[in-house]
Amino acid sequence: MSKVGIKDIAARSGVSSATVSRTLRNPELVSKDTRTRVLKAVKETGYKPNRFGASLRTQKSGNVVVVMPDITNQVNAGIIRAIESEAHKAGYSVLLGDTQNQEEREQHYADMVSSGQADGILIFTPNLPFTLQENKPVTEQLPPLVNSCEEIDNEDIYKVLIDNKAGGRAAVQHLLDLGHTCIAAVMGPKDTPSTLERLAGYKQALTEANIEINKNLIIRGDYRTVSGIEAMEKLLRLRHRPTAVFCFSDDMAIGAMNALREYDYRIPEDISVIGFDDISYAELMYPKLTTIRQPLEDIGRNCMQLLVEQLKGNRPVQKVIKLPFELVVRQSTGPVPR
Amino acid sequence: MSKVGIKDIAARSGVSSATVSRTLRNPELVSKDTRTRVLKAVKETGYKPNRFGASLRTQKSGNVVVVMPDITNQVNAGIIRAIESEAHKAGYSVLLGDTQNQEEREQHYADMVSSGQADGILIFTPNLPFTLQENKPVTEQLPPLVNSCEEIDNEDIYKVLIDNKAGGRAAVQHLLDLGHTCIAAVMGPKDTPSTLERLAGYKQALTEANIEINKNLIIRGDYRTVSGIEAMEKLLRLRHRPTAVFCFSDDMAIGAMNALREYDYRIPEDISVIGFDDISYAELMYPKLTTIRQPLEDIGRNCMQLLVEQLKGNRPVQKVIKLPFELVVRQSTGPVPR
DNA sequence: AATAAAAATGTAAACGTTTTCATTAAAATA
DNA sequence: TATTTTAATGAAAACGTTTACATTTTTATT
Repeated sequence: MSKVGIKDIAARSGVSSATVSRTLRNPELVSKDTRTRVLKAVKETGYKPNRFGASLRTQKSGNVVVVMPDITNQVNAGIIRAIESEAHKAGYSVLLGDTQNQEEREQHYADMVSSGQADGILIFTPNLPFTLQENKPVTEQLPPLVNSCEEIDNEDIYKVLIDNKAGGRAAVQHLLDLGHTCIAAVMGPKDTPSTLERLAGYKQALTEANIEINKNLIIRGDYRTVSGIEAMEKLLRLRHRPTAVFCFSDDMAIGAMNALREYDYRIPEDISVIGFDDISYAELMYPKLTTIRQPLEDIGRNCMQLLVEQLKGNRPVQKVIKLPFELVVRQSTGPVPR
Repeated sequence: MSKVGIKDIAARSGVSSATVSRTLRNPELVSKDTRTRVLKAVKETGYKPNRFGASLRTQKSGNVVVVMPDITNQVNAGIIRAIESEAHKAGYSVLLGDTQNQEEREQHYADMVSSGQADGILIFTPNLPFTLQENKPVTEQLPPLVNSCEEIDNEDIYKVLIDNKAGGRAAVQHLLDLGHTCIAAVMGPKDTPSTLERLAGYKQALTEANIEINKNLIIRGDYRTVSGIEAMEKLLRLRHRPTAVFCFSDDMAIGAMNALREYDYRIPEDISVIGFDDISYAELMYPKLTTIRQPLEDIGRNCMQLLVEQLKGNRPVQKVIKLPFELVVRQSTGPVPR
């Protein structure tokens, strides 16, 4: 590892450190002659400006931090890719914080902003890892910040969301349209906003169709595959089995389908399954999974764009960007049996 | 955003900034009395030490950067999760660099080490984004670094690998054992070390079984699903269709299976498919995918541990850690037809 | 009670940049 | 040629910490 600093370059090329800095940051301020001389020295030595020195002076890190519960999740992975790409365009690097659902880590990554290690933050969990004082306006107390996917309970922060309630309703409506009346729901993790919203949509659709809500048909999951398997097993034990299952994530839907196959049920002839997300594997399943598509790419892009606006010092008036979901009908749902 | 610095805390609690720093970094050096006083001030103000100030002084960032071609890939995602977890244990934060296969980005993330923004680097691409001088020993010129998955062509750097050649051979041997003799291969991206190794294993197994290599049965892919679909379509057009296909990634195998289903082939009755990786979706497919398992968790953990050793200033003598793969036989492979 | 040893704290330098302001060199104008 | 304007450069301060060293306070030892 080289320990060459700006002064070495300055000495090597016979100029002051100020000129070296200018050559690198604002080349137009430096004569062509010295510029080539300095760049030559830089190239020869492999000099890379120390970020801490620079950042300490400028108070800018050039980083944004993304706080997500789990990167292995295809939904999150899809979003992060768009974020990365957009950040890169804007000249920012992405620090990726996988919290693994631990609050301590969430805090840790938030601290990166407080400590100046990142200039802004994207939060995909429902908690705001900053303490707010009552007497001051929220916007003044927070760093550039955008919240998405799991809505934080605060009206003043920037958000990119889809209408989870309407999405849940659309999923159930699709099943109702196929003639189903005994429709189960496999929820996500307890108390997460997205799950509560989707559940509300589920209930609304049923209520509108004059179907009574049956608690036995509502199972708690955690968005992951195994919980889908377990939920399905529970449902199959019921005296009045559902003819259709709405899983609040594709991963759980995939788990549910595997459970059904395990016990020799046919999909969708015996039981229909609908998911939520439209991850890339959804259409690679057999049968191909019917689902509610979240525009992952759009979500990521909009998040980053909204953050970049704030990083530029602007305060966009529109606090919330709502993106459209889409019902994608494939093969895992069909008419009610008999 | 608070602009409170160490001096403010010092003033607020009636001590010097040195004592504040000690309270935070080495509490045992400070009397209980002042400690509580300082911590109170810290809590009240929400003070977070500025990382740049600290890092500038200590020359340590507490970060490691991970350079990967694509996070959405389940293999990479699985590895990164283990890395994250292990890094956290060792007190490091992970900067995640998704290069999207662009060399420029690779360089960008490598520069984070050169510029001090990260203390070490994990590289999952086959390129070394540092220029080496011939006359000096390699180890002295590189930062703490570990390479994995795609082997860099340099004997002196630390690596965590699996035996891709043996893995490829094992996959084909499994098919041979089932009686197949007409076995296709769907390769990964051109010239990547992992693909070349797996191909060598494929050829070795066939040669050992006295089966001639048939160029028509070797198709180029890129590890992604669509390339698996396309490859399978090409293979199905051949006059002498293969009875088994070895895909160098699970994603391609999944694509291949979808193509087969599209054209009404039965798996494995008509054509067997074997993958490589054992991503979580492999066993959720129908039929469940037979594959060569990479120990993703182990890879990630070992990478980070090897890096942490270097970060501690040690130079482990063992340069290469080889981890075992495992043949996981499921339902997508079966005896040769007829 | 006097001294030595240990603990707690403070002073100030150092880390590597960027940037304001001042200065010098070059070009344009009279 | 003398003067003004512009371009190029340098000197030095500032960013917010940590830590070596010096100093003061407390505790232990004689």
